[in-house]
Amino acid sequence: MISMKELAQHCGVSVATVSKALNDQSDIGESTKIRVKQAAEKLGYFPNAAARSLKTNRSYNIGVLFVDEANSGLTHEYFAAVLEGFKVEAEKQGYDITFINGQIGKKKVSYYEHCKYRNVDGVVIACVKFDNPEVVELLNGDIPVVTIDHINENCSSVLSDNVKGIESLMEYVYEKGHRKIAYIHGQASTTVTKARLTSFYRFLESRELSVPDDYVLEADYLDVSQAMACTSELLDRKDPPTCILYPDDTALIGGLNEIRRRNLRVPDDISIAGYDGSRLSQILNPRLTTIRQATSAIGMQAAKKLISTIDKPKTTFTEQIIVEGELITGESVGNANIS
Amino acid sequence: MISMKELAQHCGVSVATVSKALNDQSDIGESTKIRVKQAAEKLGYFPNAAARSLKTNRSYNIGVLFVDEANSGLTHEYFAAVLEGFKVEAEKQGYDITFINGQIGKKKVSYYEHCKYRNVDGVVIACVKFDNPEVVELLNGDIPVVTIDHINENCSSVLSDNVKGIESLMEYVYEKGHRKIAYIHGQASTTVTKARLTSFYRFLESRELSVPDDYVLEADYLDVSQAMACTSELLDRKDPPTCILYPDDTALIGGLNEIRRRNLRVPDDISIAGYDGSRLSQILNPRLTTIRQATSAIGMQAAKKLISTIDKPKTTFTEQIIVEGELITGESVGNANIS
DNA sequence: ACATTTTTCGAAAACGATTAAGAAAGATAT
DNA sequence: ATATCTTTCTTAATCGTTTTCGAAAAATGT
Repeated sequence: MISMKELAQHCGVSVATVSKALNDQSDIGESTKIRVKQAAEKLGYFPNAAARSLKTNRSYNIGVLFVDEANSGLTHEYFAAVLEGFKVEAEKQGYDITFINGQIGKKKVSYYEHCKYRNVDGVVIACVKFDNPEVVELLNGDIPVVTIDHINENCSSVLSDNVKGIESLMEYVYEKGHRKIAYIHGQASTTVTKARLTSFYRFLESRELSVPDDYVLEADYLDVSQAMACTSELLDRKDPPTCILYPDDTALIGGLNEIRRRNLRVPDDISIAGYDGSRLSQILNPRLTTIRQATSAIGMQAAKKLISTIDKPKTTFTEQIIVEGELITGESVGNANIS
Repeated sequence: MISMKELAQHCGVSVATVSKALNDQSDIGESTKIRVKQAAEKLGYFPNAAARSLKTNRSYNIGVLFVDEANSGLTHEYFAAVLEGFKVEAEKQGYDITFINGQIGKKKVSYYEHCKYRNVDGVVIACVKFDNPEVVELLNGDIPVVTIDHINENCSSVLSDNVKGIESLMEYVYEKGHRKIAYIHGQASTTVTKARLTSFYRFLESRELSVPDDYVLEADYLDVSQAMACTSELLDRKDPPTCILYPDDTALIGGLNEIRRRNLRVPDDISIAGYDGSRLSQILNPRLTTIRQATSAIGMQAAKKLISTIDKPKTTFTEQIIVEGELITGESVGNANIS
C-alpha cells in the first residue's frame, strides 16, 4: 500500500537506496540498511508485484496447465492431489500459482502467449494431450517447463513409478497364489499405460507365466461402465481369471458392481485390485488392494525441480524424477485356491 | 513479445495512438484504428499484463482463497468442483485465477496484503474458517469479495440451497412411507449445517411428525468412521430408524459398511440417503439417493457476481444467491413397510 | 474568407520498482 | 599534500503501458 517512494521519504534517502537495502545489495551501508528495513517493517511496506515483474522479468508466478480432455479439470482426484502438493511447495518457496488458459481478455491466444502475457517464470503441465500443438509450442518454447507423468526431451518430468507399482501389485497377487490374472488397463496411448503394461508382461515373463491374450483389455481410466463391460466379458469365459487388475480404483467400482450382480463375493470368489489408492479405496468394504500413488510427493518434486530450473538454470539437470508409490494390501485380493 | 513501441514504429504512429486504437478509445480515427488493429493481429501483439496492471490498477486477475482446515485443499471434491465452475466462467470473461496465500517471497503476510501485492481485482473465498482474523480483514477490506456457502454482510455470497435440498430429500423419503427418519448431520457450527438442520425440523413440523432427540446426531463431514459409529448407535436402538440421512455421500459409506457388517440390506432392511451427488454416489451399487449440489453453477454464479461487482460496482447489488440442487432418486431408499 | 468547433494525433508524465553510472565523502597510498 | 581507491549514496534511465493535455488538421459556421 505504501510505495517505495514514500518509504524513501520517510527514511530520508532515495528510492534507489531503499531498493538496495531491501534486496540486500552490496553497495549500501550497514546502518542505513537496517534503518530502512526497520522502517519497511513498521510501515508495512511490501513490493508491488507488477512493477517488479515489469522491471525484472521475474514474476514469482508459476503457470499451471491442467486441461483435462474430459473437462473434469480440478475434479480429477489424482491430478488435484498432485496440484495441491505442487502448490504447497511452490508457495513455501515464495511462488504463486496461476492457471494458464487460452485467452487474453476476450481474445483467443495460445498457451504460450498466455504465459508470456502473464510473464510466468515457469509452467507445470499435467493432464493434457501432449500432442496438442499448443502444448508442443509451450514445450519447445523458452519458458522452463516440468511435465507430470509424461516424458519430453526438452524438459524435466516427474513420473509416478508405474513400473514398480504394477510390479509390486503383481508380486503380491502372485504370492497369494494367483496365476490367472487379467489386466484391464487404461488408454494404451498414454505414457502411463505403456509403462504399466510393459511391467505387467515383464512380470509374467519373469515367472515364466503367460495369460490368454484377451485377459488384457482396454477401458478408459475412470470409466465405470467400460470396466463393467470388460469384467463381464472376463467372467463369461469358460476359464475366467481368479484376479482382475483395474485401471484405477474408480473404474474398479464398475467391475465390483458386475461381480456383485452375479452374486460373486470379493475376495472369496474372485480377487480384484485397483490403482491410485484413492480415498474411496480405503473406505469401501472390502478395503481395496491398490497402489497408492504418492501424489503430494509428485507435486512437491515437480515444484522443486521447476523452481530449481528457474533459479539456477545453469546447474540444474534436465531429468526424469521417478516417485515410488506404495502397495496397499487391502482385503480385495484373497488366496487363490490353486486347483 | 513485440511491444507497443515496436508496433507503433511499424505503423508509423505513436504509442499513444496504438494504445487508443487497441482499447477502442474515442479520440482516434476510424481508419488508423483498423490499420493498427490489423498490424497488431499480424505481428501477434498482446499487451504486457504487468505494465498494464501497474498503470491501471487492474490486473484481470482474481484471487482464490481456499484454505481447508483439514488441509485437503484442492482434493476437497465439492469445493474443487465449485472452483472448476468458477474458473471456467472467470476465464470466459477474460480473468485469470491466482491462489492467495500467506507469503510474499519468504515473508509471512496477511491474505489481504497478499491480495494487494498481486493486485487482484477481486477475491472468492470458500472453505475457510470465516472467523479467522485474516479472513475478516479481507472481508472488511476494499477488495471486492464473494463468499461461497457463507453469509457475510459486506459482500455477496453464493449458497447452495440446503433448505430446499433437505426439504426435497425429506419429501421423497416421506412419500416412500418413512416416518422414523434419523439425521446424522455435519458440524453444527457451520452455516450449511444450520440451514439443513432447520429444514429437517421444519419438515417434520409441517407433517406433524417428531423423532426421538437422539435420532439426530453429529458427525464431521466426510468422516467415515464417525458416521459408522453413529450408524451403529442408531441400529442398536430398540426402535431403530427405517431411514438414515448422512452428512454427505462419503460419510455415508461408513454407515453403509456398518449396515452390511450387520448383514442388513439396503434398501430392503434399511434406507439411506446421502448429500452432494458426488461421482461416487452414482457408481455405487445401489446407486445412492442424494442431493446433487449444482457445483459448477455455484462456481459460475460466484464468478459472475464477483466480476460484476468489479466491473460495475455502482450498479451491482450485494446479495445472496441461492443455487438449487437436485434430488437424485437412486435406489438406496426403499418403501417403508408401515407397520 | 475567417473564426470556431470538432476530430485526430503526439509528446510527455506517470505507475513502482531495479540498476547502471556518476558524485561525494572517506580511507589509503605515495 | 596530492593522487588513487573504496564505500555509500543519488540521479536518471528503463520496463510497457495508459492518459492528460496541447497541437495540428479537418470540418463547420457565419
